[in-house]
Amino acid sequence: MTAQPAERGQVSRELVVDTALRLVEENDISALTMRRLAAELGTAVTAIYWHVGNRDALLDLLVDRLLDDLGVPVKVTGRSPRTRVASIVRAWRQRLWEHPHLIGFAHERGRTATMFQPMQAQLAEELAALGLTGPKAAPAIRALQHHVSSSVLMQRTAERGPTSGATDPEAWDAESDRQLVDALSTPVDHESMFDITLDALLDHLLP
Amino acid sequence: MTAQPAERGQVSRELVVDTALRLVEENDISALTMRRLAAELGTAVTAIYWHVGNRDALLDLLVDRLLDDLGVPVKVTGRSPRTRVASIVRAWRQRLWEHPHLIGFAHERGRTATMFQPMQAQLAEELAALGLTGPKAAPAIRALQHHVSSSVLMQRTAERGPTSGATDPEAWDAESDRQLVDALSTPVDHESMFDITLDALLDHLLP
DNA sequence: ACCTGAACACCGTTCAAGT
DNA sequence: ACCTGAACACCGTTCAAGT
Repeated sequence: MTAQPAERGQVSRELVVDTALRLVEENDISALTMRRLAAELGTAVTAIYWHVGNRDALLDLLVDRLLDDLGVPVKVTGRSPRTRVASIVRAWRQRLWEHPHLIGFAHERGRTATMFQPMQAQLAEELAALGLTGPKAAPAIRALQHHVSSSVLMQRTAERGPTSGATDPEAWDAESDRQLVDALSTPVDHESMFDITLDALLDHLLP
Repeated sequence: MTAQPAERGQVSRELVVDTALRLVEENDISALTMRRLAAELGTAVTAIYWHVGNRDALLDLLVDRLLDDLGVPVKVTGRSPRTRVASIVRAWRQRLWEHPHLIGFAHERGRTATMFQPMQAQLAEELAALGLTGPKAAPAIRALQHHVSSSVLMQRTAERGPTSGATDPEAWDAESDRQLVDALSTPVDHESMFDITLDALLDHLLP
């Protein structure tokens, strides 16, 4: 936030993390090189090493920072427990989608559990209202969490690539169901894909 | 297959791809550097550039090779259409899991559709047996494909990290459901996670 | 047609040296 | 306590030059 392009002299661990975060969010994780970071800070590369250790340690600090910002519970809407559960799941997907680097990041650094703990707690509360408690609630919570994180991860991986995931009609032989092939040639809508599976899960998991 | 540690003189595009594939499968995508590859081939780095263009083009060739090996339909088991559909989905998950690099690879290179076309065709056949054809079959096929690829991608990302994704009991406050927290502290079983959502999807999508 | 060596512009990291 | 410069061992890529 307080980071200017170059402000000689006043380096600190905080400022290093600030600037690193800015580099990652403005570009990509690949933009976070020790040398670019140093340039941004207006210091020698080696100054960064003094403050944070090395690149790996810096990534850990980055995840910590991101998790701090994300630890807040999400607003729950709806009257019936089912719509409330759905709103929690959708809101978390939304939130993670706004920080698209975080999810792969957290996974690789073993911080997934930390990241999802607030969501788990919110889901636990709503499931309890449905009479789903103790060991019986765990698979439901995990399946929903798995759905959120896998779908964000997928969509993110998909969008880094060039095309939409639509099938190529040429690859199908002549006897195939033409209308189906046409439908599959349409670009994938990740949003509705998410909703289909969410509905299926809610039907299957809620009493 | 025919690649020895160093065989001077006989470089070819085929051999480059063979060796690159071996490097990736034995180690990691990060092991595939032009210089290591050259060392493995016993040539100068620049010889590779003559044969394949550059690293990016080499990755495309690698995906092509992997997709060739994977284009074969999978064996379908079971009598009822539902168990047959389930067997197709499980077999594809299994197959992709055996080539854990492929899925992220294919996504980034925009080859997801090519990769999944054989699975889509197999699913289309079984769904037709259930009376699900044309545009109505497309969302079902896509949801199942999404489930396969996102779950492989997730499990892969998770396993590159250190921990199991289990929650930390410390993060929960005292009033929380103790039995639930205990259950969530247990390591995640990706296999059964996959099955839960698969069941939910089949219930929801099949007539 | 096929391959080499030198060069360029990048990486992360260490370490002795400065203030 | 904090920062620098030089150095090392890596990257991908280009290009003129060799056979």
